[in-house]
Order: sequence, then C-alpha cells, then structure tokens
Amino acid sequence: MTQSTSNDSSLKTESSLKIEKQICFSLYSASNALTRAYKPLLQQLDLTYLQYMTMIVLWSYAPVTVKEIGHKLHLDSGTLTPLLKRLNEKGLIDKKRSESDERKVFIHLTEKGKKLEAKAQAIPEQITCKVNMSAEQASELKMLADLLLNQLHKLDE
Amino acid sequence: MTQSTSNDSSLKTESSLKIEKQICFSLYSASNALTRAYKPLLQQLDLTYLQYMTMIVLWSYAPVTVKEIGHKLHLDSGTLTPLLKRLNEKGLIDKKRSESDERKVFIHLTEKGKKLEAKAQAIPEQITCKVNMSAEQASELKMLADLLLNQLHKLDE
DNA sequence: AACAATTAAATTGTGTACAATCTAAATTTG
DNA sequence: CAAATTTAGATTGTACACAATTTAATTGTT
Repeated sequence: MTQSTSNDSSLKTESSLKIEKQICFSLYSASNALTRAYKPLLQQLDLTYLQYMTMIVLWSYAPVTVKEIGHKLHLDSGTLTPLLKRLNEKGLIDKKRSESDERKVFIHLTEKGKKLEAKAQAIPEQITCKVNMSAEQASELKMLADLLLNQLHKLDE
Repeated sequence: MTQSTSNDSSLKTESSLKIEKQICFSLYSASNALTRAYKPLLQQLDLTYLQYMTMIVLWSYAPVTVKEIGHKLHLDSGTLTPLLKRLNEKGLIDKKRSESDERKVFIHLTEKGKKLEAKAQAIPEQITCKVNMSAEQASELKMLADLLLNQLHKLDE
C-alpha cells in the first residue's frame, strides 16, 4: 500500500497545522481547566465563573449599565441578559431603567449582593494555592494574554 | 492615610480580588477572542473552532475512539457526542463500533474528511497574520499555558 | 418637525462545556 | 461462573458565547 507506509503528507501538517494548534489550543485548554478549578470554590457562593466575574465588576463599579459590564467582560447582551436574570433571581442585583435614557438599564447591587463580597475574599487565595505558579510566571502569562487580546482587538477597528 | 474610613474593604479587594481576576480573566478573554478570530477563517471550511480541533486530532490519529479524542482535547462525551454527530452529518467522519470491545466507538475519516485537510493548511498562516506576536512571545505564552494546565491536572490525581 | 440612522437591551437559534445519570458491555471478585 | 464493579459512550439539563434579528428609545439630517 503506497499510502499506509508514506507519511509525507504530514510534512506540512507538522510544520503548521500541528504547531498552531498547540498555541491556541493550549490557551483554550488552560482557560477551560481554570474555570473547572474555580467551580468547587465558587459553589460556596452559589456562583458560576462568569457570574463571579460579573459580581467582581459590580462590586467595583455598580451601578453600571449592561453595556458597560459587557465592555469590561468583552461580552454582549446575548450572554449578559440571561446571566443577569439569574443573578436577579438569586437576589443579588436589581435592574433599573435609566430616567435620562430609557434604553439603558442600570444594574444595582442588593444588600445581599453587597454582602457576598466579603465571602468572596477567600477565593483568590484558594485559587492561588491550586495554581502552583510563581508570581513572575503568573504575571508573565497575564501580560502575554493581554498582549494577544489587544492584538486581536486592533483588528476590529 | 489616604484611605477612606468608609470603605476599609477596598484594601483587600485591591490586593486580591482584583488582581486574581486579571490573570484568570485575561486568559479567559484571550481564549474567547482567539476563538472569535478563527471564526471567519473556519467558515470557509464550514467548521467551528472545536470541530476544527477535532478534525486536527483525526487528521493525525484516525481511526481513534471517542475516549482518545476526549483525552487529547480534555473533553468528555457530553461535549463530544453531539459534536461528532454534527461532523458525521457533514459527511466528514464515520462511526464504527469496535469488534473486540463493543463499548468502544472508532471514529474514521471519510474521503471528504481527509480531503478537507488540504484546505485547512491555509488556516495556521492566516491566524498567525492576525495575531501579530513574535514567535518568542507565542511560544512563551504556550509554555506558560501548558504549565498552568499541568498544575491544574495534578490536582485531579 | 419628519424621518432615517443609530443605539441599548432583549430575543432566537446554534454550538459548546460539563455535571449527573443511564445503558450496555467488559472485567474483576467472591 | 455469577454478582459486583468498572468502563465507554449516550443522554439530560444548566449555563455560557455569539451571530442575527427585534423592539424601543434617542440622535442626526434635512
């Protein structure tokens, strides 16, 4: 069989298809794994990873519009509307339409939502223990991921 | 000194909740942005990012079991079963139950599936153009993402 | 003022991720 | 060798992501 013994078709595969897979896929897998690692910690707060992220934005900036949350998290209303509905059902946030511009919806923290911040203080340290990387490696990883993100955002202009 | 007496929680927030958010969130955002960047390129192949990834595994290793694909992509049958069903409907793969062990399902490439590899050769170069990073930065990013992934996998043992 | 264009959020539909459960087949044990 | 256990894959249900469309409010232009 000519084909079964020959693997020259993989020459190009090895020099491009496989290598590029590694970089993008490494990022993809690491991101999934990180979300998985957060899950058991966040169950104590009854939050998913994205809900936790949204609460972090709210703890710093509430009241903010859906648009502003989306800008900070790089997400659109298709993702945020149902997510905010769930946070509202949990009693963590309130929605109020802006009076000056009725298109805008401001997201406010409820007392329960504000109180949750104290409980969330434990999370960062717990995840740092799980991720046994040096501070230098972690900040280098962050820097490179941000660089990549910025490069990709430039394309949208 | 300059700290407000009204909000002493800001100290802890700034030193942990905010910073840890950055690292994990940078990774998360970069990964999402990368998937978005692939989308227009992969539309030429009528594949999503994960379908493309699965095809890359198959181009190298088919026929392989669902389990083996899952191991390489760090995904389980809950994700892969419906995905493979779609690749099957597109005529790219066939499923064949193993004769020696009827629990196992081997995924084979169809002729159409094999032919798609040639068309996919253009993708890596196109994405490299979009991601304007140096080779050093890219490989450093990959290395750190792999390190993180390995650290997190150690916890599962 | 009239109306086209833009904007904010919601909605719809497709495709991941993943926990939990189920079925059937293979393996291990008593 | 039969019962208990394990394993491979499929199924079910929840929650993202995101494109495309819709609705309603605001802004821009003439």
